[in-house]
Amino acid sequence: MGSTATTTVPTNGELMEALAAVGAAYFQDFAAAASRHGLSSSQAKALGAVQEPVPMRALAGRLGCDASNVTGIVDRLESLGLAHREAAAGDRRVKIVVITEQGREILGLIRGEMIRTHQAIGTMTDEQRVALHSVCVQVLPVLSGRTAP
Amino acid sequence: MGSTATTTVPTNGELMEALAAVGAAYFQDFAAAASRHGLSSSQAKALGAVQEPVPMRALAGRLGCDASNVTGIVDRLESLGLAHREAAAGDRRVKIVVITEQGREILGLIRGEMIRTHQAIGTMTDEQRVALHSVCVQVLPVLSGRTAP
DNA sequence: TATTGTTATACTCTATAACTATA
DNA sequence: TATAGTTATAGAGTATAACAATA
Repeated sequence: MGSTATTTVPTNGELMEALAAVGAAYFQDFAAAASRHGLSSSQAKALGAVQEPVPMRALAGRLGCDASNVTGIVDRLESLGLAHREAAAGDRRVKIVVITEQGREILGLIRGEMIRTHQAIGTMTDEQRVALHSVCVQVLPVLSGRTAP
Repeated sequence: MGSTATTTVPTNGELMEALAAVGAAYFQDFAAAASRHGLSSSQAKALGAVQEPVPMRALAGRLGCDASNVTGIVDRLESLGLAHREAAAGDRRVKIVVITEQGREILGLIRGEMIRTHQAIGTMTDEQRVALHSVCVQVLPVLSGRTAP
């Protein structure tokens, strides 16, 4: 057979199941890499969310959790020397979370050590990479609730 | 030809970032749908993992957590009437978790109410669905550490 | 009055270690 | 001895409500 028509279009359910399995496996790889550096997945996620300085409140938004949680998470990041709080210029109520050099270093290590993810990407052809990336980019605004008006 | 060379192949980093964003958004959609039915994401994940009867120990494996946690999670599922424990035939040490009719119903509702995910899938062409599904299937064994020997 | 960050509280999830009852 | 499930414990994440400082 040539290239046509031997494939069937997956149902929504099949696609969701496949996405869920891949998402879960990706997350486990991430959590395992973070754990090797003594970080919980929430802490590592927060670290990745402060690559540029971010106010506490905005960080809560990025992490999709209540603002009260961020206090504790940043406390622990701060006690590990991976981030610190700075006063904001204009508004004295606001505190801005800034990643430290060490934090940036650890973040890079964690990402580099997601070995299963790297292996998985390694099995893809260039064509598959292009297709996957473009689907992700296309789908993300809808999936995250930022549908363009 | 028409289809060549105008696209650039994404780097591993770009692909990982895109995957992470999609995975996180998918998970939030899942957690939000579960929450609407009074379930935590762990509880909902467990519910999805017992569509067929599963021993406690095996459930821990599926959820990727320690066996001691499963006791509490199944306790709560059981108190909500969504699953129950049964004795195993051959081995009196083993308890098997079985989903109830109500549990199956709630699980179906949760999956149906992942509206952002359904919308996101709705934006895909048939070609994209086929490509995405096949990449997921291809990548999953590597990503989840079950590389064929 | 409204907002930012924090604290207090309560519940869930998590791993480790110790326990029980089976095998 | 080894395994399945539970319990005890402690730490972390989570949301809600109340609070201080600032806007």
